[in-house]
Amino acid sequence: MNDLTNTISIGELAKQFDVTARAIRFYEEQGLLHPVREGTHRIYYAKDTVRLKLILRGKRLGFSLAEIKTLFALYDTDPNSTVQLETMLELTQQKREVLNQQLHDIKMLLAELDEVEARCKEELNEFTQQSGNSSHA
Amino acid sequence: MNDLTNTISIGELAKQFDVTARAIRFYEEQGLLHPVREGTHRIYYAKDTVRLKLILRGKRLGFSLAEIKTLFALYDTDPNSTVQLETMLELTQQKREVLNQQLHDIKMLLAELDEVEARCKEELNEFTQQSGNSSHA
DNA sequence: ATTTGACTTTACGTAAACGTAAACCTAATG
DNA sequence: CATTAGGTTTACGTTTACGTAAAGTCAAAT
Repeated sequence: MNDLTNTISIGELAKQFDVTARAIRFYEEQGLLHPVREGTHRIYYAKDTVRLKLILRGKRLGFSLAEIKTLFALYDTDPNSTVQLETMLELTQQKREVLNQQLHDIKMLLAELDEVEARCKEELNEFTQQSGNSSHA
Repeated sequence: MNDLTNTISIGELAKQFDVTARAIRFYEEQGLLHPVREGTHRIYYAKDTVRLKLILRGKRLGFSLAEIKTLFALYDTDPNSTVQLETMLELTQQKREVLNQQLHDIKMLLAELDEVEARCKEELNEFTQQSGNSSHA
């Protein structure tokens, strides 16, 4: 309707990120999104879509919505006191450790997948060499 | 008691990996572990601890226990039919994509943490340069 | 003999992250 | 004007991954 603005509705946002509108409302309920109201309807700006992108990224990494919220607090904090700043640095350090652990885990899993794949391909080679038998249960 | 064997009890296993015995029993209930029984008690061999390590690693990566179970199926499948092997290869490929997505996510997050940290340190420098004011809210 | 400690099963409780249904409003469209 | 498409709130349901009693078994130590 108001096509001159760069705002979108909840349905459009949902479609853009392949999540349900329910999920988006839930994120708002948990304090992760703060859309403006146009009458009764929610309208979303570019900054909101950035937020949603960050939420989904966090989720893919196994963070809870609560954790994601504290990560947002990191971003949003108006850095006025040195105490806050130092707290922030501690938090970033903690997150860094978690992420590095995940990096390690991923590398291990990828290595294991390599092994499985290699095993599979060997077996398949034996099959195709010995018999022209193609695959049917 | 039987200290000549390399088996351990559920309590020892729990302590080793810093999880509860309840969790371990639950993993068994879900078909992820298959300890031998000595009378009524569960006893765990080295292969079981390897399994548990894999379970926890999977969990850290945000996989559900059900997904971990199918990953185990990958390992355990007796590779007799080419169909099974090809299915396995497809699954490893899927997992690979997920893991690569996570790798990307982690790198993005780490980069964002870098920014936050840099911002913090700048602010802290301003404080310490301009005033001897140490930190109190 | 009894207490202690570690184990067992059964079963109900819980937090997180939504799904789903009900019942409503409201703007655009045939 | 009635319908359809999208939005709203409220509220209860669901799945996952365990937590937390309750009540019993069994071996070892006091």
